[in-house]
Amino acid sequence: MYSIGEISKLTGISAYTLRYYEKMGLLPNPYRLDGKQNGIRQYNDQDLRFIQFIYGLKQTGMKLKDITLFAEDGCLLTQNDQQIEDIQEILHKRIELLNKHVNLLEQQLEQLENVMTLANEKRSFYLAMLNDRLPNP
Amino acid sequence: MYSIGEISKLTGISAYTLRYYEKMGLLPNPYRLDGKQNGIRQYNDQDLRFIQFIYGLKQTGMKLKDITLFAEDGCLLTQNDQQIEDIQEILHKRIELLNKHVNLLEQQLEQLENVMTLANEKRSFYLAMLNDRLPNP
DNA sequence: CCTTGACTTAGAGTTTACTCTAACAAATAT
DNA sequence: ATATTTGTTAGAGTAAACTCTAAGTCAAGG
Repeated sequence: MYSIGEISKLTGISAYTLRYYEKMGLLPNPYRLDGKQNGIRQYNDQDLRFIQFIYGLKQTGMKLKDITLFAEDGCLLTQNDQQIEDIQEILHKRIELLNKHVNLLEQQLEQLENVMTLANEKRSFYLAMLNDRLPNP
Repeated sequence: MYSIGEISKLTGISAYTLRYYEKMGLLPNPYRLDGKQNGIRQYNDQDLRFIQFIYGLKQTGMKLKDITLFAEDGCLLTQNDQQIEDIQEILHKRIELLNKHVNLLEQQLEQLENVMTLANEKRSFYLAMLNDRLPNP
């Protein structure tokens, strides 16, 4: 079990931001110490992995507002047909959003490689300039 | 030769932003029509490529302030030893910044692949949930 | 002729995502 | 015992990067 401070250290997200994410609906309400309403937040390893997943989406350009779609737990035991449909809709939306994001990631990968090539070319160019000037013939 | 509007369409950067980048020192002052001080900006293919290079750096997370290091043209014909040293220093800084940025890009690549894996796993998980519920046994 | 797009400076407004403070309570660590 | 960490709400402040408006000029195209 981790406190908010430990999660902060483990993820590199400040405690402010973790509470902010929670308030914004990116992260589900964590369990509290002794089950008290305002008890200290207790995170387990699953929570940690989830936070890291969410943070990865954020770091790769997903908007906070979109990320909220993943926060509510869709794993409730269903009672009636309406609830089943609601959950199916949420799952559909999540899958679609992930598809869209993966497409984006693929574009980013391409661009990243492109920029890397250009950056390396530029560097070679600057290095050549440096070498042309250094020997001072 | 391209006008600012054409460059805007070709790069996807608004004319506002192009002028803003120029003012901020990310982009060198372009040639003007008829050499007039306030003439219309004229960009050639080399300018276009440079703008795309700069934009690539920006898109991959380099700060605008850092990018300014590339704007001043280091290719002036030198007059004295002091100028040679200045240019060498600029070239050194550019190379260092590019090295640093390429390292960042490598990290980003890794993270991107990591997030892509996680996103695909999550998607499979959601798909499985969807399939478990659909047949309704 | 008149719309469209270009130019200027200066500055205001917007968006996103934090980031922190106040002001106070309660629990934990050294 | 005292310092640190955690908790709350509400709201203010910050930073980066745009984004646009004002208010006026200039030049080319249909």
